[in-house]
Amino acid sequence: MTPAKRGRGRPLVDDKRRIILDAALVAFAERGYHGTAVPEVASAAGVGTGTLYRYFDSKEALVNEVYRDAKQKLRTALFSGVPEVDLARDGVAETWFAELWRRLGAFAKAEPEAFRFLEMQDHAPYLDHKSRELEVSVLAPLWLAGKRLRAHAEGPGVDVLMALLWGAFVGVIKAQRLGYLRIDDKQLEQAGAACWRLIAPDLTRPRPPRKKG
Amino acid sequence: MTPAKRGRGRPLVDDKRRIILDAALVAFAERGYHGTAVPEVASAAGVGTGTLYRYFDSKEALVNEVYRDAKQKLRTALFSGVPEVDLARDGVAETWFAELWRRLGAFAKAEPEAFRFLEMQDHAPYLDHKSRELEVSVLAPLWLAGKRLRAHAEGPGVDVLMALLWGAFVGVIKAQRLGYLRIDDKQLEQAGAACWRLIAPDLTRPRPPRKKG
Amino acid sequence: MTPAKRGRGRPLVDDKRRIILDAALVAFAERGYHGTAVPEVASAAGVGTGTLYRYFDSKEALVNEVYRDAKQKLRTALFSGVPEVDLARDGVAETWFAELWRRLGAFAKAEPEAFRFLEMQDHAPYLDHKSRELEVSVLAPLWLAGKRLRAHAEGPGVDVLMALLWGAFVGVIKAQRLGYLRIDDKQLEQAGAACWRLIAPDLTRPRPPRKKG
Amino acid sequence: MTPAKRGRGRPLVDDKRRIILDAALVAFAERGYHGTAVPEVASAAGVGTGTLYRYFDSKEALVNEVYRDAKQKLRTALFSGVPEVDLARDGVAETWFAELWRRLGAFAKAEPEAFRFLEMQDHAPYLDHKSRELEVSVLAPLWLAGKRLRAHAEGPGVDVLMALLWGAFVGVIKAQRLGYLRIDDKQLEQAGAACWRLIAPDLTRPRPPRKKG
DNA sequence: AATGAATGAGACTTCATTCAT
DNA sequence: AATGAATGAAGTCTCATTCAT
Repeated sequence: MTPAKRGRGRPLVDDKRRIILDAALVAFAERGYHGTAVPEVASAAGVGTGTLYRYFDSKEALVNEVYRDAKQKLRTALFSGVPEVDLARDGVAETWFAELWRRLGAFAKAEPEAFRFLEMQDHAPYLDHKSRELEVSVLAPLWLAGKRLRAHAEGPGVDVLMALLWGAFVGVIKAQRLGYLRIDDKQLEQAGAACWRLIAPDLTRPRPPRKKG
Repeated sequence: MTPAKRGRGRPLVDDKRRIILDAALVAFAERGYHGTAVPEVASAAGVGTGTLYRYFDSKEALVNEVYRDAKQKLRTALFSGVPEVDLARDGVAETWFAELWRRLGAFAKAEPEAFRFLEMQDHAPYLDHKSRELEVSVLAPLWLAGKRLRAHAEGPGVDVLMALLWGAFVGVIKAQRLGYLRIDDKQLEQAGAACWRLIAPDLTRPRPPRKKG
Repeated sequence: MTPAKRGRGRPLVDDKRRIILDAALVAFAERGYHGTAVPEVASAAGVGTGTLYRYFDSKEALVNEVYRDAKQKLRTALFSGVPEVDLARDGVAETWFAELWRRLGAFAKAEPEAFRFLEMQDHAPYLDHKSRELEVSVLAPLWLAGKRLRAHAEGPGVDVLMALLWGAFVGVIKAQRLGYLRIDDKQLEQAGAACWRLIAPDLTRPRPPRKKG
Repeated sequence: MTPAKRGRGRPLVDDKRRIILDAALVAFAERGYHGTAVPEVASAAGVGTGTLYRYFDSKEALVNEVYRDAKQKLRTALFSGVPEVDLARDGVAETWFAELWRRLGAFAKAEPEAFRFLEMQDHAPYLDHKSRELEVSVLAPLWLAGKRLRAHAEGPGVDVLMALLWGAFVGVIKAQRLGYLRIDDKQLEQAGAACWRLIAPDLTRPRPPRKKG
């Protein structure tokens, strides 16, 4: 249907489909789905409006592909090459979490529009079945890891913790984008460490007591 | 100019301005600014389209007033009647935070649309100066309190912590709305307690050690 | 849904719905459904494009209503006030047919666009169920009369005869429209008489033999 | 200019022009001129869109050639190999008419799309001069024959009769296509005989009286 | 010679806003 | 003061035609 599927050796530079997806991501991330006109996207991609419709059946199809593309990128950024570890072993979980947090930070930095777009409220009205399946497939591994990690712990459940942590991360990125905040990698790591205490106070390695005044 | 600002004692029942604001909030929260048609709002408010324009100059003016209205509600919910306390005194800060968290929860429950609307991405393109000022005025007291609380603490700065906490709370509410989560008041309080550790691990009162299996 | 339904006494002159239907009939009759742009119709009706859409949900809905309107007019023109007659009695059938033919002619003269539009090929692709039902309801009485008339006659069946007669009439009107023909009421009546022989040669009253030159 | 007009003996198999004409006829007959997209035609013909434009200057040029092609086919089907006869001689005219009617029927059966396309309303807007001339050239011989046949007859004029007869035939074919009718060759011949009475009641050979039930 | 990707004018439709009632 | 019919600019999408390959 769509004219994607290039033969080997064809230059990627000229892949209109890719160019349009990227332009659409930027536009949707900035102004939202309803706030973005299709010709704007086409124009930003440097193609005619009609051309866009050669690659995507409709605006809705486009936003779904943009969504899936961004979600895929996130999934890759988070999980690609992560070794299977035994979270039960002492100290492993904390390192694992730190790595995840670091990867999230790297993703938000490398693909700010994708991150922003994914965090927009309510894609629901236009997401199709395929997109929704992908959504779940990204969350599932995190949830499973969380379950393993906190199987017998007290305190809030895994879902609540995940929501808190994810939200916390989003909060930092959003605050930064809105100019309330400027944060470097070091500080982001510290923030991650603080969040770790949120997950697993009882698993945290003891810190030396704060020195008095 | 507009027939707003009724004097004291005027019955609120007939206050079209109020009714329109409420209907607009619901619509904007559900479908976003660009996804909402003005006649929809008017119709939901039970008034004619023309009438709406007697109370608000334009769609943009309307959304700005909706924004300010929601932000005011939030401010009231958070700060109204909170006694000035000396956060430096032992244990006061934790209680103060718990109260704030509780109030946030109550607000999100009582005014779900307002909360959702405020958390939508990018009001920026249509917010006017007045709205932006209000934005700051809600954040400022929190920031000051944070500063006082963590003046000499190590770890992430106040702005980062605020972003983390706010984000964490938003994350829980959003996850709940999207159906990933179901949480009651008790659990929300627990989540708040977990978040407190995020702010001030060194200030947290020691908990009894976890009981062995 | 549509704002039709005027109260009693409201001037019909200003009935936009009516005006739009008439303008659409003319346009569709002249250029066909696909050859007519909605703004053309609106403009011909003297209203804005948006206004047309207040009265009709879509171009397809419009053409369906135009179709039904024209079909109704035809039905009224053909059958309204026709007394029930006993077609079996001698000479009645011929008179009845002549009357029908005369009415058809009057309709084609009074409502040339409606006639032309109805005779366009293939409304089928856009006609909805309601329109198709109406279609049948106009044909049915003719078919029944034909059945009664020719119950025991030899020669072509009723359906074939109806198609021949209807086609013959259409042929004359079309030839006239295309300029191949100019025909007055008297000649049209003669043509009807000729067609009567097509139906019922065996029922035709004998004519005096042609006088030799 | 265009690669049309191949010389004698050139294999027709590869004649793209012919293939495109045929595909266009089918498409135009089914969906009309405005309802048919050029790439659809090209695709149905199994050629690229650009290729079509090597053979035809524009959509309008294409439809004109399709029209002329169909009209030629009709002319050939009607007149090719018809011997000159003296219509004035007794019984010849009826036979001649029956033959014409039979040929029409054969044409409508062999080339249903051509027949249907030719009968569509209003080619006028896009027909060029050349096409219009052809139109006349098909009608003229019929008209002349009619004139000769009914030179001194009373009743409707030749043009009216021709319109009636042509219309009657079209009516049968159209009714059949729309599913109102199913007719075989025998019945079509009967219909033709009935139509003959329409032309020339005074010339019709007497039939045996109807047998009583 | 053949192709089909690319294009922008123009199609259908919506919606913020106005204004006569 | 209130209404909702009216509007045209702007949005989504199609298609006749061109042109680089």
